[in-house]
Parts: sequence; C-alpha cells; structure tokens
Amino acid sequence: MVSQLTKLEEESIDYFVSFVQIFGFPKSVGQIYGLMFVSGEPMVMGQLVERLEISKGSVSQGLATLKALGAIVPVEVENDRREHFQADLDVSRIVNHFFSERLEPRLQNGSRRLEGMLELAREGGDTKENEPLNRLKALKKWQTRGQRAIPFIKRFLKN
Amino acid sequence: MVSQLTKLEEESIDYFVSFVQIFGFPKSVGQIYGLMFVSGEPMVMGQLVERLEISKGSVSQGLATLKALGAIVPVEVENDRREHFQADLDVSRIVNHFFSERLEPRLQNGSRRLEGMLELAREGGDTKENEPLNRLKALKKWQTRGQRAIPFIKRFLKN
DNA sequence: TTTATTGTTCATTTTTATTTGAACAACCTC
DNA sequence: GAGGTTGTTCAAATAAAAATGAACAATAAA
Repeated sequence: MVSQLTKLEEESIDYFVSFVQIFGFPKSVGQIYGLMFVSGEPMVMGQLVERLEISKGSVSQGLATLKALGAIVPVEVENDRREHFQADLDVSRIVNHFFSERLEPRLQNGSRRLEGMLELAREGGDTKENEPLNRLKALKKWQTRGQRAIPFIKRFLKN
Repeated sequence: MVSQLTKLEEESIDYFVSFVQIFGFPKSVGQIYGLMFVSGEPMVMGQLVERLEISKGSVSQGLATLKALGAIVPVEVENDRREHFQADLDVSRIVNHFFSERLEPRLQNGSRRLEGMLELAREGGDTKENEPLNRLKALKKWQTRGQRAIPFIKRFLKN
C-alpha cells in the first residue's frame, strides 16, 4: 500500500520543481527534494519511487545529484541496511552550487577567451579607430565586474 | 559572395554562445549577438543569415529576443528600407533581463505558493513538533533573502 | 498593377535532455 | 550458496527545446 501524496506534499514538490529548474536541474531532482523537504523524515529510495511514481533510475540519479549538492545528507538508521537521506534545511546550497560549479568556471573560462580575443583584436592596431578592440575592452570591464560579484552574492546568501 | 568569419568573429561568437546559455537562451541568440558585438557595425537580417549560416527563422527570432532584451538597438540607414541593428555595448542588459523577467517573477510566484503551504501546514497545529511547519518557516527566510538579494545584485552590475 | 525584397510565423524536422527499465553488482539472510 | 533486497549504470524510449524552411504579409520599386 502506497500512501497518496498530501496536498502539502504536492505543493512542496511543485514549488521545488520550479525552483530547481531555474538553475537547470531536471524535474526529478525537484520532486525528490520537494518531498523530502516538507516531511523532514529520513527516506529511502524505494519510498521515493513509490510515492513520486518515478523510476528507480531517476531517483538514483536524483539522489546522487542532491548528495553532490549537499542538499540531502545520509542518515544512519538502526537495523536497516538501506541508505536513508534527509533533506538539509539549507536551501541555499543549491544556489551556491550553481554559482561555484556552473557560473564561476564559465566566467573564468570566459576570462581566458577574452584575453585571446584582445590579442587578436590588437593585430588591427591599438588605436581609437579599432572598434572591435574598443568593444572588447568594454567587455572586459563587465567580465571583471561579474567575477567580482560572485563572492559578494555568495556571502549575501550565506548567513 | 559571402565573407568568411574571421578568427576574431568566431571567438566572439563562441564566447557569447556560452554566455547566453548560462541564462538559458538558445545558441542562435549568442551567435547573433557575438557577431554583432565585435564588429559594432549595424547589420541586417540577410547578412546574419549568410555569415552565420543559420536559417532566416532563427535570425528573426533571435533578433526579436535581443531587441526585447535591449541588447541590440535599431539604427536608421539612409536609402535602405531594411532594418539595421547595432549591438549595444552594455552586456549587463542580458543579465538584468534574466533577473527581472525570469528570476524575479518566479521568486514572487514562489512567495505566494509558500504562503499557501504555510497555511496548509498550520492545520497540523502551530507547535514545535510540527516539522513541516518548522521547515517551511525556515524556507521562508531563504525566500525573503533571495528576493532581497536581487535588487542588490542588479545595482552591483549596473554601474 | 506586377514583380522583387524584406521580415514574421508556425508546422515540421532535428537536436538535446530526461526518464525509463532491464541488467548487473553488492550485500544480507537463512 | 540460494534467494531476496538494495542500489547503480546505461542503452533505448520519450519528452522538450531549438532550428529549419515554406507560406504568408507588408512594402517598395518597376
């Protein structure tokens, strides 16, 4: 017998599905976290498969993702060899991970690329009339500013 | 005769393709902006179709998106009825648009949903033992903090 | 008018991302 | 070790997103 989702659980699932999708995570990740978040109880894979009615594969992948995010933590349960997980209350981990793992590396990569472009553009002469160069110099300002903003934002969301 | 993309143009296109993809825009938007950005010249649809070798449909859509973002601006050209566009230097428009049009509405929507959930959760009694309620209260803190962060970040990126 | 050019729209095709489920490995219980 | 659980992996199926290109509207030029 599989217990139906309560209205509250459904709402939470919807809430977190939209939330994680902002950051490009698949729906299943939001479903899993949404259910685990409201209840607060440690849960096992089987429960999630049954209650969310999604495949074992998706739950396995989803749990791996959430584990990597630090959004759920393993919990030991006496006399039960199954892996239990509990949703961490700190939702900001998901956002932080997005910044650290997705945004920052890309910005750093962008920084390198931009240097290469400046190099190329200077071949056209380092003058006021070299429009591509002018534009790339302006771009560099934004690039730098963006990179500076990240730690700033992280701190804001931290505590 | 269609002029080949220069090395610099190619680099710029790649750069902006990755950039816009962070914010969930399609590749074509990055290609168009990337090409327009380095050159700085006003351009027409036909040129973009030829030089980027992408379809008229994609360019039309992409230009519409970039126009809506304010990332490109219409430019009048004497004796030429075609619509010319020029890339605005202010790259932050794209980021700002992401915040204003995608993130903020979702956060506001999230806020409403969360109130509904709190309502539902309180039915279980407003006590310390009502774990879902406790968790939703914690979530509300993050929700609020996230919403506060947005104008902050926007200001940081502004000027 | 008629014909050519420019740009939009949208049904179809293509590409990419996600989910499924079967096969498998690890581990426990008896 | 046979049989039962638990969890992972990955090829195939499905769903979602983006690109294409043909049909169309609007306008200009002949």
